[in-house]
Amino acid sequence: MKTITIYDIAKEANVSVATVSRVLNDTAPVKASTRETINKIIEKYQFQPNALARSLLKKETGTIAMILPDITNPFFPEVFWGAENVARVKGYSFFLCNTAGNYNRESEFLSILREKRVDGIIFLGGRINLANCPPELAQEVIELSRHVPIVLVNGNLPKSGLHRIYTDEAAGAALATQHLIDLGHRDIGFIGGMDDTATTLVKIKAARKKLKEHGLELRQEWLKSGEFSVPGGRELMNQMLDQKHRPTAVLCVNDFTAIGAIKAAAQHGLHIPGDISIVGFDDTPLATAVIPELTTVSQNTYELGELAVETLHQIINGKNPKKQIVLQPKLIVRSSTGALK
Amino acid sequence: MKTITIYDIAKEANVSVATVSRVLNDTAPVKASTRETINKIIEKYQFQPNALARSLLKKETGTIAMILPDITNPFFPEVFWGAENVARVKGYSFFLCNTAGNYNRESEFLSILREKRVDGIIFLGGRINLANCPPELAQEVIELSRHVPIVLVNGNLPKSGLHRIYTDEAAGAALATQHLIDLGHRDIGFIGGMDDTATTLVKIKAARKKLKEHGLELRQEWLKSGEFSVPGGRELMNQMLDQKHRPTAVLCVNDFTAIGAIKAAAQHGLHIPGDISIVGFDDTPLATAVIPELTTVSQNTYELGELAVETLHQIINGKNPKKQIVLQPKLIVRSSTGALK
DNA sequence: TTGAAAGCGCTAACAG
DNA sequence: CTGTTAGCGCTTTCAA
Repeated sequence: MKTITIYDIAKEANVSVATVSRVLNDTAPVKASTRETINKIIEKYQFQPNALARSLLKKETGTIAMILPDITNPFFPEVFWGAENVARVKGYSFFLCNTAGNYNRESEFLSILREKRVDGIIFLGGRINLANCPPELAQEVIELSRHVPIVLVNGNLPKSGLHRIYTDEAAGAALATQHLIDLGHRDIGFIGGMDDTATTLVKIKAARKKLKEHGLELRQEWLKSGEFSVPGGRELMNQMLDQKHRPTAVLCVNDFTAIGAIKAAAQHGLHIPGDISIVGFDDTPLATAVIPELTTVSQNTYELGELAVETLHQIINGKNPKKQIVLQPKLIVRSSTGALK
Repeated sequence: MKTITIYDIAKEANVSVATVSRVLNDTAPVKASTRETINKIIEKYQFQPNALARSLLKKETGTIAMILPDITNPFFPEVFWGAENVARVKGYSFFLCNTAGNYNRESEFLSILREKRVDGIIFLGGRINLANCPPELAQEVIELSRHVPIVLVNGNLPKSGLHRIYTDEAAGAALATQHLIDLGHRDIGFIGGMDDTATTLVKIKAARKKLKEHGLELRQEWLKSGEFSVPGGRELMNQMLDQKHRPTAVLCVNDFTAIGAIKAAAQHGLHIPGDISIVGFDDTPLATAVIPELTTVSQNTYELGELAVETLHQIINGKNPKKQIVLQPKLIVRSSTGALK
């Protein structure tokens, strides 16, 4: 089936392609009658202009990409959702690139996206969340950012000068810690997260600081890092509970691990929050799906996505948006935490 | 910053663009020495060919799109994940189009995707899941499928002749029903799902049939349809439990509603599965995140995505893949169901 | 092994 | 108000 072009339309309407282009884009006055005939023919053939040709010329594709580590972690769909909603009204479509936290794959995507001439890139997780990102990996992103606008969400690349949107995770962890202290807890542990990721380290540091303010400490044997997943959380919590001395409350790196922790505690015959309090992080939809519902820290996930696109859009249009936007998290108290008995 | 092209490379290497193109694509023999100089220059400028220009010529973009109703429902990321994994090795990138179940938005996306000349489209939810899809909506998809390959996942468009990959949901519902009957339940209810969607109706019908085989019936007052969400499930379960006569077991249209149902039951002081058994559908990651873990029906979600891309890829390459692939669901027994006391 | 040249489908001066 | 024409950056005959 021959795909029809602007030339076919022009010929049938006895006009030049320029005129057809004009009615297509409403970019210059066209006599009403000719416009009408043209439109009729367009309609008749259900003609749709080839966006590739247009993009080639205009040097813009109306496409942006989101690179993220794991679309099955409910945190990310939420960000995507926020981003897509504002992108759509601005006329962008979305490439979604799922990296599985694999740096090679990130590199591949970066390269493909450049070839495909996306108008901008939103980068989450992976290398930008490393406490110490290897220079080559960082350089690759910085290099690319000279060709296509990039904004980093909840991450950073030292000295890159890239635009960033992020949650103040330290503040969030402090909030959660304070909450537990207020409930009377003095023996507080921390679970989950790989110990080379910024998101983990920042939280631990903030918790430690807050504890110190109250003359408490984060004991080494109550600090368990590992994965970000439900099984990971369960595993770590099991380790925690198999010790002679147990904490009375546990901070978790995210909701996934918190849920794992809840399950492990339940298996140990512990009642939550009667015997042990548990706090999550992110306030994903999971938080209200468990029983007991999770006390957790909300990241304004949706807004993170919105702001990322907003910022990207401004850069694309030559504006100069703020280099950094930091969102303040909120503590959401539900039923997984309670006063120390 | 001037973006550099194949011409710049050619000039600097004192060759024609054709030669550069040849080394770029390894499409014809090039003298080793010239190849080397060219590669060196490419390297030097970090040159990457413009995919738009290539696509315009070759009439293929290496891009496929997934249209789905709700990326925050964990069922869909799982499908996406499966699809993307096989797409990536075949050299495709992915547009993700989130429609929020809005038919207008579906139409918009359809139109945009055609303009952008995607190589194929995977369609989930929305209009293809309607028990009675309005002809205009169906026609639009059928029309488009003459220009770009489309495969429908877990849905259908009557008389469209489109390729389909789907789970045998009726079989799944029968499995779940049989399971409850085997546990001794005779008073079985059904919760959730809009009553104009095929996915809901098919399950209800299958449950009813299975019950009938055992001389049982699905009582009208134990059949509650509404939404697919957690709050929806909770609301419907509340209605269910506020009645004088309660069922001893409840089938849910998906995991979301099942979780809502569990929460409602817990609020009513009911123990699960001691007082009431609950079965979900889809086996999303949520199923193992709740306590008690959900007995549910697995859809092989990941495989659904893989097969969709596989099929699309074949169509794109002029092969003739099977028109329909149906996957058999599996019952996953966990802790939310138990024998009737 | 290489180059010249003709497009792919569209937009945007420029000229009328 | 409308047409001519020169590209956008690449691939691919066809000749050499």
